[in-house]
Amino acid sequence: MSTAFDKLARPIQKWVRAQGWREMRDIQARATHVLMDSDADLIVAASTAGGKTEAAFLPLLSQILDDPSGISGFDLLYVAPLKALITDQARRLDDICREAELPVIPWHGDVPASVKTRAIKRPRGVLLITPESLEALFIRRGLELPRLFGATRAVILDELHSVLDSERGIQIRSLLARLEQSLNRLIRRVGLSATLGDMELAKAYLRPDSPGEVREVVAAGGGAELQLQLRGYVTGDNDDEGPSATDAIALHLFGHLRGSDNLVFAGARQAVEIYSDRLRTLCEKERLPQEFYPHHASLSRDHRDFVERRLKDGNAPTTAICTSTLELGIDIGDVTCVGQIGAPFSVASLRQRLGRSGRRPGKPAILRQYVVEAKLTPTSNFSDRLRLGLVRAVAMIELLLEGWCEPPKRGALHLSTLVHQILSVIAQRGGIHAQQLYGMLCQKGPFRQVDTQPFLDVLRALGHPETALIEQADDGLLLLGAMGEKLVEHYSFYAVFQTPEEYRLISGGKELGTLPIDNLIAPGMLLIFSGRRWLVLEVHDRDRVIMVSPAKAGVPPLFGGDPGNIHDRVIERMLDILEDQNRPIYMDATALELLEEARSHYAQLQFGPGRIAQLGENATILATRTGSIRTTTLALALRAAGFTVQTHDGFLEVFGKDGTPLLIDALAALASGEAVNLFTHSPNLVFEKFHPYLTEALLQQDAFSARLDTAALAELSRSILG
DNA sequence: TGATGTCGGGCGACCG
Repeated sequence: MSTAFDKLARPIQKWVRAQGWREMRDIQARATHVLMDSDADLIVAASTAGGKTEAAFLPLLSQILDDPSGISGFDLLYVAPLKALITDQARRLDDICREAELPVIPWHGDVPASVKTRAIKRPRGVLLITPESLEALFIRRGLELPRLFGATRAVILDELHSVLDSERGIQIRSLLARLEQSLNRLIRRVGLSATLGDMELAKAYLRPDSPGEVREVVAAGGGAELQLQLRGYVTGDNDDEGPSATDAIALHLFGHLRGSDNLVFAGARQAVEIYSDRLRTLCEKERLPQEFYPHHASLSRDHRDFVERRLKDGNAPTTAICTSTLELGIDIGDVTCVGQIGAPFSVASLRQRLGRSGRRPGKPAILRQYVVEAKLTPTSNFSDRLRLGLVRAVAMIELLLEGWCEPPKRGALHLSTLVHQILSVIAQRGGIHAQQLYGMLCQKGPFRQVDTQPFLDVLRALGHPETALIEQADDGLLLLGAMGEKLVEHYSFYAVFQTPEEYRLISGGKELGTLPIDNLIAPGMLLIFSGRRWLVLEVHDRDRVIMVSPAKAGVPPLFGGDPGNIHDRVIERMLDILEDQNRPIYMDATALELLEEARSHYAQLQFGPGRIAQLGENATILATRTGSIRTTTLALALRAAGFTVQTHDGFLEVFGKDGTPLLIDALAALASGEAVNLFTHSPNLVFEKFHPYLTEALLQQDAFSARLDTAALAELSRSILG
């Protein structure tokens, strides 16, 4: 059998030799065999910097060189969710493609129009594009798609794991399905991904019609040794001497991370600001050069570029205190250690974060997990007593060590994104019949969960005279309505996700970043932002601008954010941890003490064979043993029955009122499958960009499909009753 | 209500 290297085209072999590689990496060799010997779709899963890009491109480019199509159009299409990733990859591919004399065209909002015009005139080579820019191509050049993509051999989807479950993932899949339909043929799909929670689901996402035929190349696991510590801290110790929990963590970070490159994930932007401020102050006090910098999405591009460059250069030691901004595949080089403050929200993201460290041979990956718990008082809530943050951190670490991570959820209707794609198709083609549209998006596209009836309901909602997004001509053709035209015309249409309104923060003519408008800001106020302290000078509401100047003190602003979902498996593990007696060796003394406290309080609750515990006179605790979706569903059902309910990780705290039935009776009714209206208290159902155009009934269906699980309600109630 | 975050963009007018 010939080796993978032998299979590559001459110019590509030449490039490989020029790299001085002794041999191709295992995943590259395996991907080469699959891609050169078959026309199967493929998923390549490996950690960041695992050589995935080359694994896909070396063989795909070889095929193009060995067998030029002679047809017009881009030879390869690469779709990535970040502009920075496209810029990075364009640079790497440029090098390979120079040898092959194929153009590489990065295409996103910051790419000059001249580059785009040239590429459109004579489309060939590799097109690297964001989903939004691809959407714009469909809308603005819908009729030219065959000319632009007639020659396209394959589409490479980078960071597949990050879009599997999301609005943007559905958008990408819809665009690809539409492209294939307009070309009247399939285009091979190659997904590049970090470790996946469920390969079979990922295959179904990549190629819904034949997931069984999608091949996979997965990097051998293991690799770096993992060094792990979980440190516990108690806050609210005002009477005691010594630093607060925040200061203590900042001190520990300062002492252990100084002098090397590190990432510290603080969970929320406000926390990033607080820790950056503390660490900056520590550097100043010790008269040491600054090496701790904040990094999150509200900070200016300039500042973020500066931090990323410092990390990548490796010249001066740099620690970024960050949110998930530094989680995805932008290349920032290897870091010594990854810090995580507070329990993460998913094992998948914890794994992705950890993958940033220990990439050099012989170097361990280091995770420093910090958890802050409240100081207990006689009136402390049971959730504080159960130390749910700490227990969640332990559960996540154990699941990480076992190699598990969350699979994507399936079955969501994605009605907001459906609205977007309906408008996009109509704009692309000028008009379309309802039946054809349904076939395109729901039968052949990604909206397969949407039946004819809800689809017609969506069309009706969009065609309602007050909405006027679409209208129907006499011959039945669907056209854009007045509002629809306006919406699609503006560049804000291309993204499928919602963006909040923000102020721009300016100091001395330089933009520091943005603040959500729901912060109440007035002149004279003090702010912490970008890790520094500011005095608010002027607020211009109309232009959404805040002018500031440096100050000596400040408070961190509020940033928004929607809570995400914790997976069932994580909650199950949390309960197991509360019920067993293991003392993980990676926990420090305080963390172990907190864990013992949690266990003894859990034992005191005396859950019986069922999972009900009485707390005081009228509060009842239910252990749901399920994640956010099912726990929230049960909470809504009990609220509908008149109870006051607070939700926690895997627990509900239920209070009866005059006139409410016995909780046991209410649970028994649910267990018997009795119907319940979860929306009696009309909770907010508008979460996504195009939700405001839908009816209440459609919004409820969308919520049922993605955020709630009514089917599990009866079984969950039964198991709680025991 | 107990709680995060991230991501994207076309065109034409104007100026040198």
